[in-house]
Amino acid sequence: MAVAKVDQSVEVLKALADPTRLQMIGILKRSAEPVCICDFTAAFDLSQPTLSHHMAKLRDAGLVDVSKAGIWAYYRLASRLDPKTRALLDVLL
Amino acid sequence: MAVAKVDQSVEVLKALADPTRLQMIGILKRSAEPVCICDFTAAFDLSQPTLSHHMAKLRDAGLVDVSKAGIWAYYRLASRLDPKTRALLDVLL
DNA sequence: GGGAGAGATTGACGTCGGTCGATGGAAGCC
DNA sequence: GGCTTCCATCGACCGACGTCAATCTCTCCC
Repeated sequence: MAVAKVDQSVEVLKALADPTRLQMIGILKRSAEPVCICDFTAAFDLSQPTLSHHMAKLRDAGLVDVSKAGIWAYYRLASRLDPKTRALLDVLL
Repeated sequence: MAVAKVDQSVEVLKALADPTRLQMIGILKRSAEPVCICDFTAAFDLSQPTLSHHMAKLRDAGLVDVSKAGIWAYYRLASRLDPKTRALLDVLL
């Protein structure tokens, strides 16, 4: 396998290899509606900066899309997911 | 999803979220024959203790089996893999 | 027994990652 | 303008991780 492929997979795997982030992705995958950060602060016993940090990691890995509406930031599973990544999420969640 | 399920998935994901380990698993998955550590030291530009350390991580995650024959330690993909984990590897590699 | 080779373990070092408090912006409301 | 709310960013702390050199264990062979 090419090194570039490995690095790309590793980036996604690292993004998912955290309990908080894996559950976040699970919530987003099951939710038909976009979810705002405030919903996560209610669901997890973590500070708002920490959750924002985790969401940024998921965003950097290309796993989630964000849309801002007024005060709120709505997150949802990325619409243009690599087929491999989508298959990965289907297996995991 | 139950927390235990999440933790179990995270353990496997963390084991795979490293370029060296992901390539190691790839080699083992493609190889019909068991592979000894000495083969990996030839394939990777890393020290023997480092590769042994990575293999231990894969072993702790239940991804590989080891059988010792004389001086050599032969590794192969675990025979009793959780279906979910096997599906994960099929997607990744 | 003694030497040699394969692999695991230990100890150390530098870096990365998760967490928090504090701060900084942007949008809405009075 | 001034205040409040939601979210992102910054700075710092601390534990976890990847790596190596050195050492240890075990096996084989002379």
